[in-house]
Amino acid sequence: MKFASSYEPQNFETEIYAGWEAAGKFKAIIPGSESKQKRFSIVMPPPNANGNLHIGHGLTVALEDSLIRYHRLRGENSWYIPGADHAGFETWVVYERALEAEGHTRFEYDRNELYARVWDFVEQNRGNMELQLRALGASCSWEDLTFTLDENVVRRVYSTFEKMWKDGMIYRGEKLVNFCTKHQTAFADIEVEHSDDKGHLWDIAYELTEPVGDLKEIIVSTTRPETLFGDTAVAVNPGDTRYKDAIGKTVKLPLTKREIPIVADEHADPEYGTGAVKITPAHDPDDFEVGLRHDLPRITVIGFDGKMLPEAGPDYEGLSTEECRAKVLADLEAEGLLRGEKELVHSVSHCYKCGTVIEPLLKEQWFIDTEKLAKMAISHLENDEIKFHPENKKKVLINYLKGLKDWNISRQIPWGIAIPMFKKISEGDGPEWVFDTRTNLSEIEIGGVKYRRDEDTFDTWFSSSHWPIVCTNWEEDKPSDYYPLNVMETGADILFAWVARMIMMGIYVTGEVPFKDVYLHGLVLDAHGKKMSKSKGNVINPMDLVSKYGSDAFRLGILRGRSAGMNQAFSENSVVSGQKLCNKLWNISRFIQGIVDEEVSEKGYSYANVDVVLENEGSGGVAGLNSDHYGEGSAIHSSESDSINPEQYQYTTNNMGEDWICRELNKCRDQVAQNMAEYRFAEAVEVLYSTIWDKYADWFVESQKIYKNTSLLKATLETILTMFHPFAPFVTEAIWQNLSWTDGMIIDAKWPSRLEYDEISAENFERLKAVVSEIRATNTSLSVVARGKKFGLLYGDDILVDDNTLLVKYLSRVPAIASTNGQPRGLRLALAGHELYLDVPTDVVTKYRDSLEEKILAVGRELDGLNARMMNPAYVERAPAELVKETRDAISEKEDLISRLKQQLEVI
RNA sequence: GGGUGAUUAGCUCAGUUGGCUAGAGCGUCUCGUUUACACCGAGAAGGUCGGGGGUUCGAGCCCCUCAUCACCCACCA
Repeated sequence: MKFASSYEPQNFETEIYAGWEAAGKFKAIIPGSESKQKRFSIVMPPPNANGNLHIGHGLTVALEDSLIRYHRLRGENSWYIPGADHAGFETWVVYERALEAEGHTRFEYDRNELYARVWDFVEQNRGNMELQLRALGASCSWEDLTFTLDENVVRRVYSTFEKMWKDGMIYRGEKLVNFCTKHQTAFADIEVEHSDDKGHLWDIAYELTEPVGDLKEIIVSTTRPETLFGDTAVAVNPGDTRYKDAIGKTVKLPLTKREIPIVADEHADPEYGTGAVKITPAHDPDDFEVGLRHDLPRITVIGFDGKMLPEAGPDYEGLSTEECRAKVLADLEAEGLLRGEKELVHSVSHCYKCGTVIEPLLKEQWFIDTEKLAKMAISHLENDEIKFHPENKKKVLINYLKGLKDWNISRQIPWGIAIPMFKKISEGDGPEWVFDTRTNLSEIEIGGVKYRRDEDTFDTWFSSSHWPIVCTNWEEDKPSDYYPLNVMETGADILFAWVARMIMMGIYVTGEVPFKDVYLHGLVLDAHGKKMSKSKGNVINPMDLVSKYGSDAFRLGILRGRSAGMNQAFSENSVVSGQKLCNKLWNISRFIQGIVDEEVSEKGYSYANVDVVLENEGSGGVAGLNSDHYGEGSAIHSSESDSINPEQYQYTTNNMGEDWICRELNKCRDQVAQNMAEYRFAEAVEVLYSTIWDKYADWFVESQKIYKNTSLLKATLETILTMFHPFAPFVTEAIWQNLSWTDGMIIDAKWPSRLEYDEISAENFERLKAVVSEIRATNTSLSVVARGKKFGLLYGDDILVDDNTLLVKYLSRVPAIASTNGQPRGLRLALAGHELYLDVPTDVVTKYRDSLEEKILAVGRELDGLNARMMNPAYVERAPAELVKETRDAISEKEDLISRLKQQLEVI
């Protein structure tokens, strides 16, 4: 036997994975003639090519790989497409830091050079992430790995961009963008982090050019006095009587004496402060809107470097915003125009990477008009073309799409896909901007007119919104058989950023939604339910857990207790529990292999259980016979093929326990299948856990120590290994390859068939279990009064026990078992429908009196509850008849039990 | 301000269309060398299912309400 005697995943996981990969087990068969129903496709949300996997990736792989392996077992053409993300901004930040560490800056190189340098940088680091995916067991088709900067991705992105350009959905606009002055790039609204910061609110007096009645000045409040140089109006609410007559007049802007108008706009809230607000269209998103409504000029006073521009005046030019603010306040104070200061807490935008306060700045950018895209997406969503898990996310998404703003797709980062737009730089006839894919050139010439490429790159979400399209190799003239994907599995946190955009883009490009199901997982929180973050130091590295407990244990652990869309704490205990289950399965398998080996080496020898077989005769109507020959009444079965598994197991069931385990494995199989269909991963694992441990190991394998049935042991073990394989791929494969009678690899096994069994016999075993449990429990509680002693079992008129004495004796661990021969004695067990006694001396029974009384009381309480229910006429009348009958039966059973227990008390 | 979710055992969580005594893992306690497994076996303790109200024969589940926590979106001059 080559089976290692202990379960040590570290010894085989790498080798097992290499075996799968070498044998080409992850490749999908491109169907061609196959129908779409028989395929299953899923893409991996591409991890950062430059980084390491974090715990969220661990969860992603556990979920996706379980799915793909399950569907592979179901006989579907399964394609799990891996990816790697150039992660534009993320990687850029890391690279720029490395550059700075070497004493260089980005400004020393031109864009093309920088791009090439980052490419090399990423190449160097790229292997880590892929090794880690392998360690997690991801059975993805490596040869189909898509990198977000691959030629086909760029080609597809350009083609979509061109289509949008022609459709008039792309425009160049000067808008306020969220600009990080440290990273020198703009962000999308969703990429900006908001936090409540302490700040100040200053009241500043703006003098009216001409007094209006008693009104000589208007006081405005601001948190950003340094922007006043960019003010182009003061707004008041049209309904505000205080300023009614001032509307249309002008005020003198402090420190500059420039005159700006007073406009009426709903934006001004009469309840807030003085009801008047300064308008700075170039530096505030709301003011920008006000500016549009009143056709106000936009004066930019802060530069992209965060320093004041000449527009702020010679005294302030070149100051940082903070310095400028201090000087403005001091100067206003000196002029007596500063009228108040108070502290307040307000929400401030920050760069999610460096925390720098985001400066809203005017910038010419490429925008996508999202109106049409959002509308189409909403209609497909409302048409229920995509099923969401959890369901409520669909509503959340539609809500988001309804309020979607235009999408700024320009980024000022060299690391990314160049925007294929060129601006006219020479005289001649030609449009101001032309679309051209020759982005390797910075200048091109068309019809004698020179154009220069826009230096910006695309927002990564623009390219990754094409993910399902590019990964499945979808083309206009040749749509992919794997598109739309069966499932999109990703984090709920990128529902808006990614999922929404994939849906819009998928529909826009292909006319079809990009996936049929969306499964969104929540965040993996630390053990105390807190978000993991480097600054808190509570980050858990999945690779540490894999090396400590094994990959299977990690996968089982992270799936346990997790449901769609929920942020949930990570508990290492669950990983421990997964490891224990793998260990259990390992040992079950070793034990069964031992029995098989024994049979082979001692051929002809029939396990000395001939006498057992005789004793077992007639139990549950199934005669027990060993495998050499079948007598009448022995049930010969083959597993029933329900079209998945063409091969059938040949086995017989010779006793109740065997029928019972077949029934339980069928149940397990159906429940796992249903849970997988509903994406209830944790419950699928739960069912397998209790089936393998509580049923298979604790009852079936134990009972096989008395009656051995190698054909059934083999069939059931294979069934279990196969069902468990999607969740614990390594250990099931290792066992499979260690077993002497199995061929090939479990990765391409077939989902198990139903096992045939005898229902009455299976039900009898359930009763036997109850008997054995009661014997064990009573003996244990007796040991309190009788110091660790165990008592024998006596059975009276009890067919079930009479027919299975050896099994009952072994399972219940009683030292002896015998018939009462019509002479009851000892302690009667509290089991309705059975006449069983523990052979306990009278003095011990007497000492046990208290426990007995307690038991009577407990049963009495249950009986009271049941009786109360029956006393309610409405219950009898309205509850289903079946339920009422059950209650009635339970009552008579409990009454019977109580009377017997009371009899016993009287005897004492 | 708008939205979403959560609140069940000491901890982390299940509990599907309302229906027998509300479950699991880990932890705790008692006992235990039995043909695999001490990463084990047997048994046990531990819950007024966040509070209140309602619907129903029957509510952890449905409805209303309050409380607490978390997250998302918008806004905050």
